[in-house]
Formats: sequence, C-alpha cells, structure tokens
Amino acid sequence: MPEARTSTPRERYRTQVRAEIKEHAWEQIATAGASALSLNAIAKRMGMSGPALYRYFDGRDELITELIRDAYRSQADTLRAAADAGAGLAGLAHALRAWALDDPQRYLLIFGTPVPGYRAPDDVTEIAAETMAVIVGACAALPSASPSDGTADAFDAHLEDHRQWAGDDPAPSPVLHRALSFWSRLHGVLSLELAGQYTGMGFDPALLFDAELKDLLGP
Amino acid sequence: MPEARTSTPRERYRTQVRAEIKEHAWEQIATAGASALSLNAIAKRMGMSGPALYRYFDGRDELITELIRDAYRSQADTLRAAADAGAGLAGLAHALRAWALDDPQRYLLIFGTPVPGYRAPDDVTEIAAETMAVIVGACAALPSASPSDGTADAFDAHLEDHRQWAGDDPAPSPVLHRALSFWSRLHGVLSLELAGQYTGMGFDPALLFDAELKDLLGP
DNA sequence: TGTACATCAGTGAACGCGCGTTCACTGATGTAC
DNA sequence: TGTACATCAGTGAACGCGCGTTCACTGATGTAC
Repeated sequence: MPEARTSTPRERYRTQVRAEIKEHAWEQIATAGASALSLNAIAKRMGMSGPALYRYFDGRDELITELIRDAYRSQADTLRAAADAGAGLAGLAHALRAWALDDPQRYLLIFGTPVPGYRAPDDVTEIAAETMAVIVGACAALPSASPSDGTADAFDAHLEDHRQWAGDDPAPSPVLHRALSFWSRLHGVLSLELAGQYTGMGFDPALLFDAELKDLLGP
Repeated sequence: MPEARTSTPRERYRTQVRAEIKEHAWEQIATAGASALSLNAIAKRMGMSGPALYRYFDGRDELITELIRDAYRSQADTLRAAADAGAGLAGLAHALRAWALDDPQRYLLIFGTPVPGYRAPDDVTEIAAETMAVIVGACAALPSASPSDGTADAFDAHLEDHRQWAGDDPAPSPVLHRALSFWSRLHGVLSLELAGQYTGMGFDPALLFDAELKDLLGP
C-alpha cells in the first residue's frame, strides 16, 4: 500500500484542466471583454467540444464567478505580499497600480461596470475586507492620521458609528478615513486611465498617480 | 405659400421616433446593461418589427455611438449650466454627483468598462474637453491653486509641457493639476459607489464624497 | 496477475433561443402639375 | 381641386450565426476481487 496521497492522478488532471480553462477564459476576456466570454469559444480554442467543459464547471455563471473570485484573491494576495515585505502605503499603492496594469480586464472585471442583477458570492466580500485591512494597517503606521490636518471632520464623526466593516477593535476613524481616501483616489486615477479617459490629453497618468499618492501621504 | 419651415412633418416625425428609440434603449441599458442592448428587443417594446429601426439607425453600433454622444453631451451641459448659474467648484461637484446618480448606467456607459476595440467618435473627445474646460474655469477661481500647498510639484512641472489639452492660453499648471485631481477623485468615489463596492460597508458614500471635495477645496 | 466492473472524460447530435441584418413588398403620406 | 407620381415608414420572411445547455453514447482509465 503506497503512502496516503492527498490527490489521485484523476484529481490532478481535473485541477489542471480547470486551470487551463480559466487561462483561456482570461485570454478571451482580455481580447473581447467579459461580456463576450463564451464556453463554446473556449472549448474550441482548447480543441475540445463545448459540452466537455460541463465536466469542469456547472455552466458559464460558475466560471465567471470563479474568475471574479480569483481576481479578488489575486489582488488581496498582491497587497498582502507587499505589506509583508515591509512596504508602506506608497509601496502598497505602487503594488496596486502594477497589479492593475498587469491585466486591465482583470481589474475591470471587479471594478468596472457591474452586470445589473448579478450578485457576487459572499466570500468575495470577505476577500475585499482582507484587502481593506491591509490598507488600513499601512495607514495606521503613518505619522499623522487625518488628511484634513487633524481638524474635526464630519466624515470622521460619521465613521465613528459606521466602521463595523473594519472588524472588531477597528482603527480610529481618521485612519479609516485615510484608508478610504487612499482606496478611492487611486481607484479614480486607475480606472480613468484603464478606461482610456486620459487618452489624447498627453500627460503621463503615472505622474498623476504619484501626485495623488504624495498628497495622501503628507498632511 | 406658407412661410419657410425648417422642418417638414415627416422630418419632425423622424426626429420623434428616433428619440423614442433612444428612450427605450436607455431603459434597456438601465435594466440589463449596455452589452445586452438589442435592436429587436427595442422594436418589440415599441410594437414594431425589428427591421423597422433600420429606417432610423444604420445599425446597433450607430445607436450605441449616439447614446454615448448624448451621455457626454448631457454631462457637459449639466456642468456648464451649473457654472453659468454661478456655482463654484463645490457646486460643480454636487451637480456631477447628482447627474451620475440620476442614471448610473448612463455614467457607466461612459466611464465603465470600455469594450475592447471600440473607438469612440472624435467629437466626443471635444465634448469631454468642454467639460474639462468648465472644471478648469472653476479651479482657476479658487484662492490658492496648488493642492500641495504651493510647493514645487513634480506633476506640475510635467504639466508645463503636457497641457495642450487645455487649449491655447491654458491655465497655470497648478490649476490644471487641481482640475485633474478634482476629476479623478470624484470619479473614484462615484464609480466605486455605482459599482457597489461600498455595499456592506455601511457608511454613507455621500459623506465620503463631501469629505473628498472639502479636501480639494482648502489647501 | 488477470478478469469483471465502475468511474469518468469527452463526443456529436440536437434543442430552442435571440441576435443583427438583407430583401422584396405593401400601403400610407406628401408633392408636382 | 384632382390626378399621377414619388417618397418613405413599416412588415414579414428569410439568412446565417453563435450561444448555453441536455442527452445518450463511446472509449479510456482506474478499482476490486
């Protein structure tokens, strides 16, 4: 009797084909956008017949959900890795930008136009919370906490009563405030950049990104 | 002989039906997203047969292009009207937010995930420039111009050589810088809000919007 | 080690669907004399 | 004012397409005795 294996050859094969399907799905999304993702097209590319994919996914929806989950997971892992490597808020920002530019359609699958009526599975909310936690952690490590110079702030006050998303024992409101500003400002530059809204204006989006970041860091 | 009319009854009828088609198109986009827009479905809703729409639009692409143009036009008009009514930068911001929330799918049609390969017609670039001009104008009217306290700024320097998008006789770089920050920060909050990324966090996006705005106004 | 059986990946045909688009046509509306 | 003609909105049939998904099946791989 061989030692206990955690996966049989068949299981390994399944895992591998599933991964291959996802790879082709990403390629297709990058080429024609998420709305054009088609099981039949993927199968054809892999040299298989369409129905064969139903051995690996329950259908198109399950595949897309899985891709969304992977995208969130990849983002969270990227930021966490940067934080673990000692990166500060600026390091996180650059990691985030690199991650977004690495695969724009992956970014847009999460942050772009949502399909009306589509409900993301619950666990992606948890992954998103994980990402926020990393950012909040980096914000807490900064010297001064409030972007508005320590003045009493209406939004800070509001956050006092609305920060359960930051978990038990949440960071002070000015820290959470800075995290949300970080998040939305960088997303603003990134999404306009990826959507091509700066095209034709001529300046370098990377420098606007850095300027926004700099403004976030120092009070 | 009647006085010269600028439009015949038939022309007026055409214009009216075209407008009705667009209205149904917007409804459909709001319900199922832009990628689900279908000429046949619109025709059915209007009690007509599919091919009838080809009297009014060359095809699906022309209709979508027209909707995009209208969305840009509507945004520019909204901001310009606010500016003409004497609104400052804060007023523009609130007009922008109201415009976005009034029809989220209209906002997302412009700023959401772009369809890979789709090329917007040239005139929308001009309309977008018009919008930016209104914002730049409001930024120029503010007391202090630089978001970073008047310190020499890398991005400002970059803008010195990359501001042809602001027209001949462009505003000083710190003013343009502030306009771009205004634009991208508000877009950051708005697009995350519309994409539902704040859902479940519990705070009021309007207050985050206002906080970002406040931070933009005062140095 | 060899045989009998169960598991499971993949196929090909078929289903119904809705799409964009073309075409020849009918019938109503407008125009010219 | 009345007639002959041109314009043009809208129809219904048809085209080819690709989609997601189901089903009964073949054949290879793995398992049990």
